[in-house]
Amino acid sequence: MDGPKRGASRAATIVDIARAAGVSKSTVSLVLKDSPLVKAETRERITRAIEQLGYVYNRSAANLRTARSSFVGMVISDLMNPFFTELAVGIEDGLHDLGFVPILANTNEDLARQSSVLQSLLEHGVAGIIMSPARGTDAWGLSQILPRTMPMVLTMRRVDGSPLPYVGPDNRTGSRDAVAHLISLGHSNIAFLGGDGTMTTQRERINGYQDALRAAGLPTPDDLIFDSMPTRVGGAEAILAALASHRRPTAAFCYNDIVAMGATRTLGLNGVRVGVDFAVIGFDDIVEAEHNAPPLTTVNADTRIMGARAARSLLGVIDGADPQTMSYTGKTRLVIRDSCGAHAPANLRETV
Amino acid sequence: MDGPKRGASRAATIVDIARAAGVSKSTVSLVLKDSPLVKAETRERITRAIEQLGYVYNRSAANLRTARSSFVGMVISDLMNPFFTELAVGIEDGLHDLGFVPILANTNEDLARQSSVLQSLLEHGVAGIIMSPARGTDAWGLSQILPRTMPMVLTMRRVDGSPLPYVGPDNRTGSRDAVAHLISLGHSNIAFLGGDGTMTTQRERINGYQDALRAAGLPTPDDLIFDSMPTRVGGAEAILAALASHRRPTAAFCYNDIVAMGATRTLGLNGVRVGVDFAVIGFDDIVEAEHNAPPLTTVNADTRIMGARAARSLLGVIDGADPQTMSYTGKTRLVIRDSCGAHAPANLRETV
DNA sequence: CTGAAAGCGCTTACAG
DNA sequence: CTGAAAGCGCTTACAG
Repeated sequence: MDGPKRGASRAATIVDIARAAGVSKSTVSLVLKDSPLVKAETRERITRAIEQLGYVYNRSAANLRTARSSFVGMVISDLMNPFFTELAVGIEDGLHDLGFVPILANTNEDLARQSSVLQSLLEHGVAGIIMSPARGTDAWGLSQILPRTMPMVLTMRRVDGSPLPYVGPDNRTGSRDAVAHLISLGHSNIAFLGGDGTMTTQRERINGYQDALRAAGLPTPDDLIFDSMPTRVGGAEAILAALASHRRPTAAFCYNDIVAMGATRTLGLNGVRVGVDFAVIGFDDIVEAEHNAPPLTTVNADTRIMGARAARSLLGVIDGADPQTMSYTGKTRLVIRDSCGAHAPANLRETV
Repeated sequence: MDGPKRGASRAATIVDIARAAGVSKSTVSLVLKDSPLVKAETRERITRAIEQLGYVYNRSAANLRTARSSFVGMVISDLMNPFFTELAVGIEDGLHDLGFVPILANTNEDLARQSSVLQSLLEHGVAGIIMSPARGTDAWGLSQILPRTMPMVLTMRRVDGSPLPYVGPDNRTGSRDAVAHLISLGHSNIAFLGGDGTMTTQRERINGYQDALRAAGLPTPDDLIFDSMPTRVGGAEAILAALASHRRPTAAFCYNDIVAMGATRTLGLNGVRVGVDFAVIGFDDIVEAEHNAPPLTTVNADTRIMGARAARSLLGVIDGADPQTMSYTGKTRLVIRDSCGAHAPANLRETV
């Protein structure tokens, strides 16, 4: 034989199997779900018929009947960002292990698109939704689209005022540790680069940045914060602004690795030796970070595991757990490589 | 009001709407599909009921009835590779525009996982499948899993002996152009780095590489081909092997950009100035390529557009077009940046 | 212009 | 251990 359902005009259904095996479709349904009720010999006959007819189970029909669904919506704000790619891979993996199947939607930071895919996900009967909200998502708008009963978890970005469970890293502590490290290296004039105030994540990371500064008795002037798009280009622009500013920082803690990579490249292009003349730290530890020139010191947030974690939280609320208890904040750890200058000879560092 | 289906114990259905509007469910169904048959006043009443009850259309039920599906399987061999991420984004976008919704499966080059997700996709009733096959996929195995009637298109990688339509770039011509460029720069001792013979794509790219060599009257020794994993690490290993070999090439054409980036980094670490002492060209033009140090000369294949193109091809075969006619080979173009040395001063290039 | 009826492919009590 | 019946939420001829 060379493949299922050869030449058949239409796909075999449970009743075709029943007829072929000389039983009722109820019995076929039982063997499909491995019920111990059916006699071995009958089961055998049915299994053979299934093989022979190349039967494939219609899960949608079953779902309709049982009012269950094995679909989960996975709404990603910017899949092209390696950070979110890794998150998506983690979610897909976690969902797969839990017997769910992800419907992917890349909103590309577009709120209109986000609304439309959310609506589409509802119509397609997903059991729940995992979403990294697009920039500017607001709690009220979300509640307008989604039935209150729709299980949902937010990941990597919070939505102000939303009661939905959130899974993500401890941005504040991670940032504090990174900036404390910069301070321990002798820096006191440290810029924050990238993102903008509409992103809850930026606010959290800035809080951590200021925590470290204050803990060291250093000032926290607002004009050391340089907003930008959270992209390579944004990083380039932000570092240029920082360099041109009257404060002339000697180090920068960046909103994320992409921004840090844009900044290090621009620094290099301008003859500034990153890790020697200037220190840079990123956030996320995307796979590219260690291949950056120079390799990037950054805050690892176990993005992939976090994705799988989000899948498990969603499953929890699908199974009726109190959403309030399904939030999860992941630990972070600073990964020291070359861009912060910790490995540079002390005499060189003196010149900073 | 603050959101659909507030407090409702179960979701409203078409019959709830019918009851609320005082019509039959047939009529409700008609307005749902914008039929011109129903009287304006009736439609109005029904629309209002839909609003009020926060009704959401159950597309799965409709699909069951009409034997149609708006799901498409998107099976990706390695989502973490930026090249495939870009492909996935293109596919998702194309599918979205065509009214389909992608179910994502990342096989991670694992054949067992690929078989299992393919089976799962069937059970979930997808209308078709777009797949970049995992390494080692064979035509016969595929035909065992998939009904002959399942619409499917292969993308970016062919499967030997499979009659399925294929959408991807013109690997051979793209490679020929790249290597011809290296030759025009004065190189005659050019290595091919990365991939292995189980990948149809590698064979195609090697063919193009040899085409260019032959066209210039140059030899095409097999020991200038250095197989490796198609990853950064693979690129590092391959370039080391090339450098250690008795042929000592002065330039390398790489299987893809990731390999090229691994190679350029290793070269740099060993004090070889890429674009000056040694020329490197990649393939794919992933977004990171232009941010590489030095910026990578590479073959652009319009990956994103190719993804959207694959979506359209799939829709063609779903709509009954002859699969034979749905293949598509995309044009490529060489993007010259710094890693090939074309921009290096001629006197420096002399030293190669 | 609108309604009654049948049916898509399953599952699930309920009988026997 | 197995079968008959009802029903999940829709659509689609077919009447009227």
